[in-house]
Amino acid sequence: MTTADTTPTRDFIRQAVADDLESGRFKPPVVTRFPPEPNAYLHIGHAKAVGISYRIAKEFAGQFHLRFDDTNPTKEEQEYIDAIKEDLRWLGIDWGDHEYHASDYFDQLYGWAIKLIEAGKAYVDDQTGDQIRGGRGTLTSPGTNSPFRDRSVQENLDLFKRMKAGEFPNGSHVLRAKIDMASPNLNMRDPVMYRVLHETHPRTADAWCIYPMYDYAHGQSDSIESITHSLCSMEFEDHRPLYEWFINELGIFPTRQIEFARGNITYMFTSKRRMAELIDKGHVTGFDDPRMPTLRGLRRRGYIPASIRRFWEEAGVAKRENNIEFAKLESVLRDDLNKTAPRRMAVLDPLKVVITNYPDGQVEQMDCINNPEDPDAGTRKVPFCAELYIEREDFMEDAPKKFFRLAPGKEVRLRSAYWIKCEDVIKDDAGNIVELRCTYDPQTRGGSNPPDGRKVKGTLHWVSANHAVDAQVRLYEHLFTAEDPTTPPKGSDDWLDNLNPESLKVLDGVKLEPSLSDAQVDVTYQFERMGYFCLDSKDATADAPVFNRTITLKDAWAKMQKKGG
RNA sequence: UGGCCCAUGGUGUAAUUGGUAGCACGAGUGGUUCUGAUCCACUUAGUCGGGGUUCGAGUCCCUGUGGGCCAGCCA
Repeated sequence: MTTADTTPTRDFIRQAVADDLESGRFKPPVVTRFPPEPNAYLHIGHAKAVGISYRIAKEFAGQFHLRFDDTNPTKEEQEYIDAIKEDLRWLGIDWGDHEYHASDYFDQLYGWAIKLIEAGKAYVDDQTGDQIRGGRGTLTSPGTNSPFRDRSVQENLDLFKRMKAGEFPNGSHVLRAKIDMASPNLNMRDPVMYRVLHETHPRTADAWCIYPMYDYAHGQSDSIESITHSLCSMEFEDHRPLYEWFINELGIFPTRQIEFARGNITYMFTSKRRMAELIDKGHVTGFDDPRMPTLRGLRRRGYIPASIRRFWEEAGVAKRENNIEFAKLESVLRDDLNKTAPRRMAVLDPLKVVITNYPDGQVEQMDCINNPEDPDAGTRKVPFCAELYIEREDFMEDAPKKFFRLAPGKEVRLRSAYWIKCEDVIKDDAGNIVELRCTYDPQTRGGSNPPDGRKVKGTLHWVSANHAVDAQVRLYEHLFTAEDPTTPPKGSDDWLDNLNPESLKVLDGVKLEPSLSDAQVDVTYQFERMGYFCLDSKDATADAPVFNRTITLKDAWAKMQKKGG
């Protein structure tokens, strides 16, 4: 479909996978996985991570697994498991029947822990959290051994079994790997493997009261599933030695972990904590607010999944810190939408136009092209009569020479309809323009050029006043005015001072062409000359349609005006 | 007085693994157009500094500088 689809670039990960196949380090199939923790909604950053693993599995004719990393029941809920699956399906990710849960492996993990205890590689520590922290040392100084480090295997076995049996309260005991308290890598300073958590788990309910830590669960889960390449973000680089330590000590399938940099995007953020703050303080309506960086938010906003996928594919993968311009996302979105979005006409800020020489009471059904980029999209009928609405900004009383739209005495084309000429401007007592009187040229039906060779520069969209459907339209812009929203502006210590007060503008009394009353959720339309819009999946009703602006069209005229001052 | 990772136009990312620095976005100019959209053409601008190895270095080595990550019983 796109260049990126047919000729994937050989980034360092794909290169490594190819090398591993060639060297025989791994036999096919290549197996990858996406391991979300079910404690939050997926956001655009997750789309990068899934995309990488998913596509690599596809490109190497391998397998892709979805695995929920559900090892901490204090934070995880079934609601998120369901939401994550829904969002992934929307994104176009198909994991077949390869859905797994770290909790599926609790028995196996427990067995391996016993094995490590028996091998003298793990011990039960009775210290408090503070004591353990204190013993860990600092970045620049080594830690000290726990006083419980040299317990006998028998005693460790007994204690660990009693931990599992529920004899101890939360925080009283942990199982630790016996590695090296002086390691320069803090992850190797006797990391905690299990903690006591008397908590109901969304899947295992009350079967367990001890739960494995990420470091003890992740590598082994990968190994159990024969994941060949476990792709994760850079912050896990320091964990790789520990990941490999467990795999080596256990002598199990040696998954290779490879780290890549997360993708940052200007004007966006992905922290769950910050999302919650925005919701709590009422700056957005929820995790699915169309301004949110969540997949649900983007979906409700009208983003299409193909664009999100392609955006990340074109952005590429590397290990360095990055900050991708939001404009890149917009460019991909616009490109996809331009090719696929059905065109419609809607007048956001209506100005009444009366065509004085058009037969009274006559209605014509004009043929309008649904998508000039796609002949198969066909045409539709749009009613035309003597009373219309045009966009208020498409008329100027004192128009500069570069203004191609309507002005007193000037002629323009109404898209797919007729050419009209402005003959008169009607104002109210306050001097506001309330109506335009125009004449039309019957020889320009369908918008075609008249036989006399007259030229016209502007083409306007319009809606029949007698047939229009009223709607609310929500205009969205960046939620933040700063490229890096999380850094407070100068002189402030609150990142919320970066909020864009204009991120949402609500327009009521918008006039839609009648066909839009059949608008479908999850279809993004182009309102010609105005941008891309979609029906709001939450607030729209049959009687009161609500549309969200996904993104504007590029606007050379606005740019020119801005430059001209 | 730690460890690990990273450094290519404004942004993101390539470079046949030591052999012509390319692509995309952005920005700019012109053309086309029944969307001031799309499309087309052209222009713009880069290997962090200093050494070294080599016939040849973005690529290898040393060093400096800059940036990121790590001290949860989170993932």
